[in-house]
Amino acid sequence: MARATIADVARRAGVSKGLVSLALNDRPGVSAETRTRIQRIAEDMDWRPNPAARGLSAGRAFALGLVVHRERHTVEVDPFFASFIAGVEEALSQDNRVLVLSVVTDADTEAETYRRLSKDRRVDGFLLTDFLTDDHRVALLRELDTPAVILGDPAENIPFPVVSRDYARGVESLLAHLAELGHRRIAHVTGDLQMQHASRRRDHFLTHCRALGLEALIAEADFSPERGAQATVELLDGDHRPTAIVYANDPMAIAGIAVAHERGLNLPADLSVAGMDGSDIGRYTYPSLTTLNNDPAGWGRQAAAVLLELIEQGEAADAALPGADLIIRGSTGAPA
Amino acid sequence: MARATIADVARRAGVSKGLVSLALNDRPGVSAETRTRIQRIAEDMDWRPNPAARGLSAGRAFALGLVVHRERHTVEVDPFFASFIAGVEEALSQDNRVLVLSVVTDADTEAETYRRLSKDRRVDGFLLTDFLTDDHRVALLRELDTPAVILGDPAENIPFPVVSRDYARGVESLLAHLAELGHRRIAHVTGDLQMQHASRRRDHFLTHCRALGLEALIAEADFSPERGAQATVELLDGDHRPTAIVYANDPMAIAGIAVAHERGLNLPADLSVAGMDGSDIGRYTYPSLTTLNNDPAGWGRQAAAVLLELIEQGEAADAALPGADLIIRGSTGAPA
DNA sequence: GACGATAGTAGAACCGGTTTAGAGAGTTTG
DNA sequence: CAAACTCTCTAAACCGGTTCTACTATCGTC
Repeated sequence: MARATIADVARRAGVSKGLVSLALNDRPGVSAETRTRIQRIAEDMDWRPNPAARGLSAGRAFALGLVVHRERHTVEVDPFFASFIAGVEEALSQDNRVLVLSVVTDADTEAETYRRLSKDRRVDGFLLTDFLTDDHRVALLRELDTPAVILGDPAENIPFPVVSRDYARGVESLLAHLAELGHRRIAHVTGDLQMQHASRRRDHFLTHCRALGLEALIAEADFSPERGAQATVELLDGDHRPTAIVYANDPMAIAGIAVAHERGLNLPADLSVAGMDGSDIGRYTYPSLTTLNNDPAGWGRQAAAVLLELIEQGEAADAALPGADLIIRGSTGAPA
Repeated sequence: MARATIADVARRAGVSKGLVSLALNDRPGVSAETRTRIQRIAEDMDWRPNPAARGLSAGRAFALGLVVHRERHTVEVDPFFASFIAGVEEALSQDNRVLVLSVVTDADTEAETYRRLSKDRRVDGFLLTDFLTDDHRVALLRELDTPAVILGDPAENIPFPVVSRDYARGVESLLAHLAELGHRRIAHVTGDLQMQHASRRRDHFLTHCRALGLEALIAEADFSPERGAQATVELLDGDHRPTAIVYANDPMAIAGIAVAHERGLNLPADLSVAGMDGSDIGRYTYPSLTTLNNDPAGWGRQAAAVLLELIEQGEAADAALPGADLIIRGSTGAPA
């Protein structure tokens, strides 16, 4: 049951450990004949390198790290991560690597976790989600001299590769769709504006409202359904009540729909609503939720691929995912 | 920047590596004086054991594994895992251990992942969620001779410790609540009945309906909002339309609410609805969702603690979490 | 004062890989 | 034909811990 070691393979092949290592890692210095013989024997014995041994020798962990920072009450509501991780997995498992996941609920623990995982060599690099406009993790990871890849679209010049998706076009089609339906005053409920994708989405919203000649309202929230609901109340109570609300993510949109229902509004006639996450649960709300598609698994695959390249090659180019486009469902319609 | 090794500490203390190891692991054979001196020096040098080295020597990984199996289209909608993992984290980080997470979308990959993580010694044990009534993972992990802890309440005798939560009482209070409101015919939309907690919840439902003299209907689904919606349609179209529907989880309940709204039903007057997950998003639906509290973080903390004990001590007792109790919100009321 | 017991410590082996120096055989070169 | 060079391979060191064996000093005992 115990796995065969490289010494077992060497013994069986009648050669030294070192030669087996060279043969199995496709390194020069082994005759073609011996190499295939060793490879055949290794396969036959179901040999697989022990990651701890290899890691000790190479100073690598063969693992990627993902540290998710969520406030305690916000932890559960994010539909992004499961699919994202499934995507990461696809890029990882073929290479016998592994994902180390940590969920932390405060900033100190977050920094401590990055430190620990990096210094203990538990991971070779990090996937940085929820990137902040001025993200302290950049300095931290430079100090730790640890590779990372950023998910988002940072304004500044960042010393790590970036994986991004264009939302400008998606937001534009969403607003064009609303304008075409006859909406003239549209609100946006933002995510946590410290987060770079939240402020980007707000900027896209404002830019394209202006371009389309729409009146734009902004209500600040933080991606949580609680704040989303609260922002919705404010908008519906305000003097300039919008006929449509675009939420920075789907959970807030769902909470917004609930607020509207509570007031007896008829959706979408009295109020159109849209999200920006493309989440599956949005198919099953009432009305079903117009949103942008986001393909979290695609994010995961691509981010992991870039990070692996950075770790292996020492450098990696930025990558752009296909732009998010519009998913029209039942929650948007002509205003009454 | 490079971390101090045990040899550095030994040199600085003027003793041998071995003695440092004994001193820092609180093992006998070191004089009290020398021990504190070494400990002080180690702390001073910010020494921390290298997990790869320790793992290689001890044959352990100092990591726990969690393999989540979800169909591709169901991946995202589970509010359980993020909080669960946050709970696991609490039990782990103090001990400098780590969680290795894998999300897989088919059964073959699932088995392969357990094999790989175990044989490569990437983890020391597994947390088994979504336990099936006749779960193939039990045999697999016995074959691999790998510790595991089961989340659920299996009927059979299982060679692994079990962490369970009592839902019987919660289901009973939920049904009593509905009965008191005047409901007489109540339906249950089940989860995937292969899963042990799904069949348990159905059994509790049937038992307590009988005890309370309620007419019980069962509609089979699989925890996905899609099937939850479909089951709701069937129930509402059926000859014996219930006045209340209890869903095996919250996402299905949310989808059920949407179906009811779509038909112009007034909730809760025309139909009462309840979930069983205690999810936060249920606060922000319309109407807000009556449900059972589930405390996923508590599950995580406890399961990790039991698994660590099993790994350390070679055995661990079952653990029972506090029973789930009723959270009454707006989606249940007296039938019209 | 010789003896054994015991505490405290050094040193080496080991875990399972990778890497490097160098040995031996065969081939080219001046 | 000897020197230089290639090619293939072995042996040993190394990564950073843990653990086992054996040695030395100290102590108590008769």
